[in-house]
Amino acid sequence: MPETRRRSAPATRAAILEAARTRFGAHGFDRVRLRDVAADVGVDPAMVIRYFGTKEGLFAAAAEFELNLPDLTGVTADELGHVLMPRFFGVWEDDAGFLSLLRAATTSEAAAAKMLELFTGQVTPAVAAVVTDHAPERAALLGSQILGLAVSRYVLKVPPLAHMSRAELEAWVTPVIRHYLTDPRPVVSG
Amino acid sequence: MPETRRRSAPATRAAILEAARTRFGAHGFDRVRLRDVAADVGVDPAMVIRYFGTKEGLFAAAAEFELNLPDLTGVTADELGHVLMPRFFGVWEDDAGFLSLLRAATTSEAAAAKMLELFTGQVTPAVAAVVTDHAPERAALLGSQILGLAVSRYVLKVPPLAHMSRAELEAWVTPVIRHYLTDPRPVVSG
DNA sequence: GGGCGAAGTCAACCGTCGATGACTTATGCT
DNA sequence: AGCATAAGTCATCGACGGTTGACTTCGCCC
Repeated sequence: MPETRRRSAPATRAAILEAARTRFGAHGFDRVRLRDVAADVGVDPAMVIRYFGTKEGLFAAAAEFELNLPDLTGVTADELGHVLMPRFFGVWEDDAGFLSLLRAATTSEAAAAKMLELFTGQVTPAVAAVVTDHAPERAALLGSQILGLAVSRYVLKVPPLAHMSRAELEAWVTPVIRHYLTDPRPVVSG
Repeated sequence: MPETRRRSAPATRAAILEAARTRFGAHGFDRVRLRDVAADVGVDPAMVIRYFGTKEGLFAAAAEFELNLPDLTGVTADELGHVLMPRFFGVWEDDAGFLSLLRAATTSEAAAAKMLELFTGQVTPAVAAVVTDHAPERAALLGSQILGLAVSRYVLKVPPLAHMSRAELEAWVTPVIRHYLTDPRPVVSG
């Protein structure tokens, strides 16, 4: 009698999801094999299909998450960086789902659309709380800097950024956040 | 007698490369089939292998290119944005090779390494011409903003950024470039 | 104008991988 | 105990796609 203790369905489902998040986060959608995810959990590949239907279904479940941006109401211009940056680090370092989505978004229309939803559904509303005009533009510009940092630090691992302390990165980026969120819209000639 | 005019080898090779750049730029490495590239050129898939050996070989050839950053020597802090941003637009809008590389870099170690080379081999040296200290950090931070803009505008197509005029984008980003390149390194507590 | 080498085609192989469906085993209930 | 059901396995299918090698056709040069 081999020691094959049998789990509950929700437990297995959760374990598969967890393994999928990690794999997708590390290698993107196309490079991940269902067989690998199943092996991580110690389960037959058929189980993955059983619980998530298709590989796309698994990915969709793995890429589901919340940014949980802090409420910016009443935050002063100078505090913005210190309020936002810790959340930035948390999102990218603790939740592999976000990395998965970023990796997939460069290749898949569906993932790109999901990423867009984050902008319009979560970033823009959060930004709107401290901003008086052009919230979508400001949110998009801020988002572009954040996304660029994530790509550079967590995907490409550009040495100076990958090794930089959180505090130093925050210090460099804070003025940029303030600029995008609080400076008046620049005058464009022409 | 069918109209099957036969090209020279270099011409065919070049046509394949061109088609590959476009496909890779649009869909990334994994989603592109050699058969599609060959079909674009009106040629048998075997030709692609004949000229480039493997799919990786084709990609490597397609992702080869130069940033051709302008010489920043003597450029004043306020002019930096106006000197750099046109080059930014040129690189991303005219050369599909760069988009290919970006798309692939989120998924492939080899492509990521190639992207890193661009930072150390081309961005950092260019930046070093106008900077007095911490050139690698400054180059990486600047690069992160540029990369983020490219991802947002050309890959995700975040609406406000995708539609924004070059002039307006330049106006928004110029202060950020100046900050990263010319502001003193911020003081980090702790 | 005949033959040689380059340009190009064709068919097929072979590994990979997502998906399927029938089968087996454990668990919980009465 | 015994059975119904959920949990899990197993073998396999079928499509896809990179790669190969043998074959065919064009263009050129003597």
